[in-house]
Amino acid sequence: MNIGEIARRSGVSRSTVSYALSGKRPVSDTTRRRIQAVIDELGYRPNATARALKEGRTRTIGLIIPPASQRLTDMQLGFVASVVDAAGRADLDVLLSSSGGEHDRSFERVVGGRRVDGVILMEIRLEDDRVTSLRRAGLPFVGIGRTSDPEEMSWVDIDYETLIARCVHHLADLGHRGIALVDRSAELAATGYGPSHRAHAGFLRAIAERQVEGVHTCCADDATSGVSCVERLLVEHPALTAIATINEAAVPGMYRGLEQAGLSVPRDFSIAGVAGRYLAENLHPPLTAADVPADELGAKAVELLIERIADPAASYRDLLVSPPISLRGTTGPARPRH
Amino acid sequence: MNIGEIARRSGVSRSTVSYALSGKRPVSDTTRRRIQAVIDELGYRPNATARALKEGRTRTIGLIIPPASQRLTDMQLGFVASVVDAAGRADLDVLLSSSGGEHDRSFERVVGGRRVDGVILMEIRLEDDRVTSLRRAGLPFVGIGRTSDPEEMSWVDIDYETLIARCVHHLADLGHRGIALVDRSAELAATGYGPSHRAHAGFLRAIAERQVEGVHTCCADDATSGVSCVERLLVEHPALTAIATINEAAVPGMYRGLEQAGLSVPRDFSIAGVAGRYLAENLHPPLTAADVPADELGAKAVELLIERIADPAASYRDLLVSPPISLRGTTGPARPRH
DNA sequence: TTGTAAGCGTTATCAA
DNA sequence: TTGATAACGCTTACAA
Repeated sequence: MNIGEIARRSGVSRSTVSYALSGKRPVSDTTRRRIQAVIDELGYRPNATARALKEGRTRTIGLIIPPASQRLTDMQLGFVASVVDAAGRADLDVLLSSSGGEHDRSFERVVGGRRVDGVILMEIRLEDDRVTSLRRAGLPFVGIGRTSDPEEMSWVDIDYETLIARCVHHLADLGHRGIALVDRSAELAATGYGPSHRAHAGFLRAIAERQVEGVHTCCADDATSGVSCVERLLVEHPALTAIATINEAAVPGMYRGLEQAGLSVPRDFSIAGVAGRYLAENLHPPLTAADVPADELGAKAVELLIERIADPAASYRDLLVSPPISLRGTTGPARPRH
Repeated sequence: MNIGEIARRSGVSRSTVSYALSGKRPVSDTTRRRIQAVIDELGYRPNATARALKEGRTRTIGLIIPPASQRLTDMQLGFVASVVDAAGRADLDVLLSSSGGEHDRSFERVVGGRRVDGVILMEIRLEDDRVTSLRRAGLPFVGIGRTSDPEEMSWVDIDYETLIARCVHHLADLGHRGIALVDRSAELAATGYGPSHRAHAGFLRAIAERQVEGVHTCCADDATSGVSCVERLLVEHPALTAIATINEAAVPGMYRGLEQAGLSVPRDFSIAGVAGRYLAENLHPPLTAADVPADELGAKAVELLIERIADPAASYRDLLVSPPISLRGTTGPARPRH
């Protein structure tokens, strides 16, 4: 079932069928109707592959996620959902690909084979091989996150540096004098993960400004690690009364760790962080946090990518969000622990 | 940058380059090396679209998820992750598409345009229009879930009927005489969602066998609804002391609702259900549940799809899992309320 | 061992 | 208003 078959059955040429479909050339009403009747009868739909070859574009974008084996965080899931959604609204399909470790074949296939018109990259490192690949391939891309030379790409990002500093200030305002930063995993931080580095920078700046005791620690992206992380912090730092965090996946574990230590939130211990709104609202208790608008960021990433695809020579654009901290009740006045 | 350019620069014909790459015809060592040198120098990779057009297959599978706007449940996320993973291992890419409501354009594009070699369908209804579309299009597909005529398709599924019956028996064994089934959302159940219907059937059967009081209720897929659902149940059914559920997303809310009612789990109230293992283990307290092996099911779905693509005339295959219930401590001996 | 050429299903240019 | 035809980049049957 192809355009030739439709042409034959309607007694016209293939080009006429094509034009009847695209409307790029006038077609008489009678022939158009005849053609449409045949199309409806046979349920013909143009072959996307052939069209892509001819037009030189696939109408597909690639979305590069972290290795799928490790669970996506709530925020990452929010990005995926909003990208798929926004792409769909623009009649673009989304090719999902993971990268990292043994998944690099997939990335290579998608990028090298030009299966997509452009790419959205998640979980970018300060120095990121994938960015290098994409530049070399001349494929338009947009980062959810940015490298250390952010002027040379389009991106959307969260201003972790500012947000974590704000969390510290908020906690210091409440009288806290011992504050921990619970970071993402040590592997991420070690491989130059931007949010880790920038959050750390903001943390150092703020604790210096407020002259509070600050301790920085990494924690894997899951609840269990959150528990042990808190256990360790409580033992090693008796003066600690608050946590600022960018590790949303570990927060439920932190709650549990504190509870097991007999500490009540926010009476005995405060937590503030950066998290997807959905998660922050649905945690128990709801988390005082800068609510990352994953929807907006994902949609913006698609918008920027469409722009770059349309005009690869256009100047780069970006969006850095620093949403306000929503007070939800996990932060309160400091109270010394014994 | 195409195969012709490589051929020109290596002083051979295009077919020789193609054969050097595919190995489907012997190529002398010297020419092969010359070609490879040019390829390496220019970083050439064959265009996937052209290859797809020529070969008549895209090396891509479609994964149809529920509308992305509504949050994926933990189990659904597990399916997506394992499908992407398994497809990657088979050198297949995954085109993500949502269906339902305004997303049907996307489904139509993917299926009608033959952008994929086959499709994996999630959240199937007993009567499902998408299945009809796929059959009409003659596109291989596999369901994660099955319709009311499961003999006519390949699928993997969870035996909710058996599993919920087992939950009821387990609870009845513990002395519970008032047991509620907390189902997925009313919309899903109303539109003929298989798991809802089959779980309900298993529930009715088991409560009849054990002569306990059973109450069935639907609940939206989120924690907040879980809270209000439990509140309502407790008020309306004073004899209720246990819940069996297939609604994993609502479980955290159920915990909270019980806590707010002053009931402790499992001392005062028991919960057992069907849930993804990851979630069951990470809930607090960990949920006694039949652990759905999302990894295995996703991988199997990909395997069955590859099989159908290779031989569309082969007989259908399926996999129905009924994993054992893992006791984790949310079920205990019945104790009358008040 | 290598080259020539047809063809996959479209779109778009050039003619009529 | 419509048709014939080249072209997109690749694979492969057929020749040499």
